[in-house]
Amino acid sequence: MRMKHDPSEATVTAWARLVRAGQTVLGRIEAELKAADLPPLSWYDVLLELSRAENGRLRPLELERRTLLAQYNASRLIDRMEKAGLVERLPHPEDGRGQLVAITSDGRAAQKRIWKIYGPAIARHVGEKLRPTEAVELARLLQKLID
Amino acid sequence: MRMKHDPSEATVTAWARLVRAGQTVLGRIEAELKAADLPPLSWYDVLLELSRAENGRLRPLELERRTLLAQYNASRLIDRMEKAGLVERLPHPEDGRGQLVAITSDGRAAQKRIWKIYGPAIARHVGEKLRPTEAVELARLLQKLID
DNA sequence: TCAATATTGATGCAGATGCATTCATATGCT
DNA sequence: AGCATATGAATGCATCTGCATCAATATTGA
Repeated sequence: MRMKHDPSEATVTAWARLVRAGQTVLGRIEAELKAADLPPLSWYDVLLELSRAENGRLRPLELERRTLLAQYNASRLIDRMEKAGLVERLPHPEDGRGQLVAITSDGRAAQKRIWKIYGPAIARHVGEKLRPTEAVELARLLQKLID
Repeated sequence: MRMKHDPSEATVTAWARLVRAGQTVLGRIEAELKAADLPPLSWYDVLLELSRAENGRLRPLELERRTLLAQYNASRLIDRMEKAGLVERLPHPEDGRGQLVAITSDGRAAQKRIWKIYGPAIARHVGEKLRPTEAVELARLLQKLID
């Protein structure tokens, strides 16, 4: 029998499918990127956040907050992206401890190149599976989980 | 302007939230397990699948299929769980290449111990955020993505 | 002012993951 | 039967992640 703090059947099913759908769709999309010799999605997330930011630059801490990356993962991802020439580190003008990460023009080009694959992949693996109203409803329900 | 193969706004939002909600809720739940000194969720997935299987045993390949683990990850996860005494490897009676992974009684005990934290965590982080009909609807929409 | 504390970001080390390959056995073909 | 190919599972190596800690600079408060 179910203990009183246990989740309902429907809750467990929703949770299981959330994990499974996330993994599955992410796997399908990442596979397309890899097949096109493009970097993983986390690179795109960083490029997107930077490109949307004022002057194409953000403090690492802010980038971490927006991408949900852990501090040390962000630090190392920035290392790799810097080595690849997609971003650069600048000293922070007002806070000597900090820095600014800036997207380079190579970075912007990479972002566009990735989107050419990524966008259609989202359309195919998410958009085509749902009616427009269903996509809106799904987004709404998922948002409730985050709040 | 949007290219004709690009996803709609609603699709992109749904996709972004799917990834974010998955990560966020998973992070919250894993944090509770860790705080209770319990192993990661992948261990629970394996224990659950084994416990549900005929005789509490499955071939690695079948386990991989059910848990979405990659072959080499499964092989190593089974290593660790075997070392911890939660599962054991048995030679496969009919296929000399293969084996059977069996849950031990310690494994079943661990499964119950994990559920005591995991179940309520699901209830709190998923169940309480949604009305019952919403949970059902969410599960339905996520299923469409997997198909 | 200056010592104590807090914050930003990097890093050494251990553990996990991904990839390609390997080893062993099974299956198919002639 | 005997060889070629396919399949199940493990493993060496490189990369990535997580944790704890460190160094540098900022902020606070006496």
